[in-house]
Amino acid sequence: MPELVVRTALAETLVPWYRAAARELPWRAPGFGAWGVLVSEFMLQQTPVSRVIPHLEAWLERWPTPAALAADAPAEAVRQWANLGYPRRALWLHRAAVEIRDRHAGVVPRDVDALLALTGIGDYTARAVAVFAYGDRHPVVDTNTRRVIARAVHARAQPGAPSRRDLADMDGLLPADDEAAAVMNAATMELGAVVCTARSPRCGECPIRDACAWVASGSPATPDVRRRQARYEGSDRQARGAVLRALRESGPLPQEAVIPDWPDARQRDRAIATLVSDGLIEPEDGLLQLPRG
DNA sequence: AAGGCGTGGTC
DNA sequence: TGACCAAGCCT
Repeated sequence: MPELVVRTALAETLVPWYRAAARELPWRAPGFGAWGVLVSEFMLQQTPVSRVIPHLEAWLERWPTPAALAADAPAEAVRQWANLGYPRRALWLHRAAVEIRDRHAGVVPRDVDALLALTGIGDYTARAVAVFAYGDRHPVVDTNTRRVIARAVHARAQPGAPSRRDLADMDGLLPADDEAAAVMNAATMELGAVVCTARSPRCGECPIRDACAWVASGSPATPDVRRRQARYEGSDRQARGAVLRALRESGPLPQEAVIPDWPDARQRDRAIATLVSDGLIEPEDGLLQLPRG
């Protein structure tokens, strides 16, 4: 029963390791606040910790509350987002701030279903906020957690395709106590981030190595179902990124003056059209600009 | 439900 | 060098 072995190891070995070795990250500071946690989780969606930290601090200095962000135009959020990537997260974070102001009196909700109803918040982010900001007991499952469970419990080198089963897996590993469960969620993510990594896991430094089903079975290669990322060079995504960068840095521009030297004019026009459709840019008096809201 | 969606660092 | 990877979400 690898689950019981792993559960015991998480409680007795992983959590003490985490208490001693956890990185000091801004959102782990006592009293960081639910808004700060929520903003950090938006930024951390597919973006590394090291790139997020400076942007997070600037963001919270400018907009210390959801209402402060909601009072500005979405254009300001997209511009402040700068080069963090996936700029629709900036748009969605702004929308979520408006929804928090209008539906929750400006207070980040604590209830998972209320969080899930906010724009840009899914299974991971909703539970991360409920657990790390409010201390409630929920399974928090991100890519790190999925990898740790795949190896330690299921003896696989890599996780399978994401599924609701992941939440049940993690829930079964958590202790009953709210506070202890929150720490275990964080510790599991930390282990996946710094030890049980995707490419070269540091099994020699792993606090739960003795309980790991994958190590016990000889660390075999197993079927890999991960999605391959499409090539970026020459892609529509690259064109969209170039368009948005130009509008962020040079203000409103005529369509023909946005990335005028782009090698593929049809791709440029397609990028502009999909950005408009996504609400990331808008045409106004013959000029393209960031959304004024 | 499979694919689209940025950007930069690493090996 | 190019492919992989990074605290996902939406349609």
